[in-house]
Amino acid sequence: MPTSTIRDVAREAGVGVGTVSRVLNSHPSVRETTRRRVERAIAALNYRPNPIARQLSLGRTSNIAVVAPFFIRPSSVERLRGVETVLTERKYDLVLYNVETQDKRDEVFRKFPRFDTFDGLLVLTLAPEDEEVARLLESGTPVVLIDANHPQLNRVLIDDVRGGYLATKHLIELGHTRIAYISDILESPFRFVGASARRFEGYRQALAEAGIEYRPTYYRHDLHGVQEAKGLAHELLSLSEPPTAIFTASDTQAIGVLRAAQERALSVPEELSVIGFDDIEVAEYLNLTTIHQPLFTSGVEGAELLFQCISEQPERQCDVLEVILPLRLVERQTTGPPP
Amino acid sequence: MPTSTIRDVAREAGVGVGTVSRVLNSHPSVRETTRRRVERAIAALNYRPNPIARQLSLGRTSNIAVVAPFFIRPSSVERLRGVETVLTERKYDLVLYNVETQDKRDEVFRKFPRFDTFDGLLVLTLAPEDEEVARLLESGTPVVLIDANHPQLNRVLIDDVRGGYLATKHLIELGHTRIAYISDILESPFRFVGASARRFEGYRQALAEAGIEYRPTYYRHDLHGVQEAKGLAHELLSLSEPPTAIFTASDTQAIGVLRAAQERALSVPEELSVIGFDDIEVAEYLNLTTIHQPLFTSGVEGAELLFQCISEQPERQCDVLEVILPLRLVERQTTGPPP
DNA sequence: CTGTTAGCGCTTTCAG
DNA sequence: CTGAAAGCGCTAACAG
Repeated sequence: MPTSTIRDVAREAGVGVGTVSRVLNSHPSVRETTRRRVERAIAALNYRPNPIARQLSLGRTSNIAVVAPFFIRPSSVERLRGVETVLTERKYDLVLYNVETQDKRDEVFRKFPRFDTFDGLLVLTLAPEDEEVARLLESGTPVVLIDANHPQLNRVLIDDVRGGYLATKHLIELGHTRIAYISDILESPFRFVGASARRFEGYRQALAEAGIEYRPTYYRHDLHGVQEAKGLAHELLSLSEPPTAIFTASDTQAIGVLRAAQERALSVPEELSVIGFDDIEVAEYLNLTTIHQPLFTSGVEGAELLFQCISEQPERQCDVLEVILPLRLVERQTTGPPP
Repeated sequence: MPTSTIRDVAREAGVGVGTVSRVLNSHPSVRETTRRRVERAIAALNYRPNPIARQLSLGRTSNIAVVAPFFIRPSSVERLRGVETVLTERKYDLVLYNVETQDKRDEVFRKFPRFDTFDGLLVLTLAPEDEEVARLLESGTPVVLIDANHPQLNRVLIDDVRGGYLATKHLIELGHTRIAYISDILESPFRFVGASARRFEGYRQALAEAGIEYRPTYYRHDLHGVQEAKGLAHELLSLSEPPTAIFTASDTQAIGVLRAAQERALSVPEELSVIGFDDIEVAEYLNLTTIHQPLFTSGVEGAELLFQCISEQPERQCDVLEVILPLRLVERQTTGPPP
């Protein structure tokens, strides 16, 4: 069945294409009777407007591009879901770019300065380089970063330093002094925002404040992942003076620590306290104490912010906005006083 | 900066737009020197072709729509990742439609018969109704179902009956006879494919084969979710003659059962065996025995199948294909002999 | 090899 | 109120 066009409808209804277009866009100035006639023709031909043609003509697409590194990560998925909620509500489509390699990352950022395909761009957990930002800015496309930072771009963030501080403080208050920190690699090839590095800073602040000396041996890092974190935990627990508590830069890594403890038959929290970061869904199932960050909300806020920019006058650059989301300690059952 | 068009480039290079188009599409018949000239003009103007215009002209979009119910579910995410891998490799974009309500579901299927925006459609875990299928078929758009079934549509599936059988058989071989089954609601409002129902069938087959009588009390269902499954498990474990083993229709639900056991201080697998279904990532962390299904692979196969259809002659309807993926028991540490 | 031209399907002046 | 016509930016067929 050859899909019909606006011209077919016009012919069928005995009107001009302009009129059909007007009823399609519910333009007020169409006589009721003509409107009816057109509507009947539309129904008869089972006509649907071609969005691509419309986009070309309008210069708008109703598409938002979302680039997410490792969207498989539970935290990214939660954020995405927040984004999706808002886009759906606004009748926008979500075009997803997953980034798992440096190549893909570069390709994506190279692609974006050409922006006819999208009305806006949302970037999760990935900070573009200055040069890329320059091109983005120049292209005039609305951009919002979620969980990533750049002074010239709108962004929604959390206070990672404070998060690290909160987690460590919690352990200190329980009486721990031998507190380790496991993170992913601070300087990742993807130019991640370095959340782990900032959480590390909070960790050190809390330590310093309590007069506990920082021990470099207690700080370990590796690629992000359960296995890797498990390995690091084993290293720590094999030390002659092992930590009594471990703070990890993410819940996923905390799971690795929990597994290591299990493998060594160490009971948690009696013999080892573990605190994560993020509060992803499994954290609850595992009774993991963690720092909760509003993941879903970050997606919602980011998308809202983006639409705010989109609706601004195209001329007036909308001011660069920064939204900081609140953090909260969620005490479950993996932390307790030291043995 | 007013984005430049192909005409600007043509003028700058002193050639016709046709020639520019040809170098853009690396058409062989362009003299090396002209090509160079055009390329210089492109660079000078920092020109990028407008994909929308290209799409309109070509009648192709390089977009694939993916509709996924609850893409938050770990199993959907894994599948999506498989899909994404293939699309990226083929330089297609992925437009994601999340479906969490009946309304959204209907809207999405209503939207799709108009298919200029996408070159193909991938549907996860959602079986369209006959009427919807008819419209889809009529529109001539290539469609592939993943983890869903419809006789007239291409699909990649697993043998759920066999999966249910395998899980139950495993428990029986361990010596269990009091085996319960927890599933989500068989007739969901989303017209899910009823995987749980088929797994239930396998469960009953295995029971029958072993001469174990089916007890209706041992079959419980509720909405899909950890909390719900936990509730059902508590019900089962409160019976005067509680089951010694529980098979759940998904790993997520098995997590709920595990939590219930934990709350009752029942040790697993000594006092209670638990087996799930899917083998999502956390299953490993939880040492959950489960039926592994190739989630990532299902996405890959589905996408490949879709491209196969797309590349067929548009005229010749490609034959309806069914791909059945293999299942495998993964024995970890939540199943053992009955007490 | 390369310019020119006619669309792709829709929106939007601009007359009437 | 409504029809005709001029694009949106690109591709492809057709002459040279």
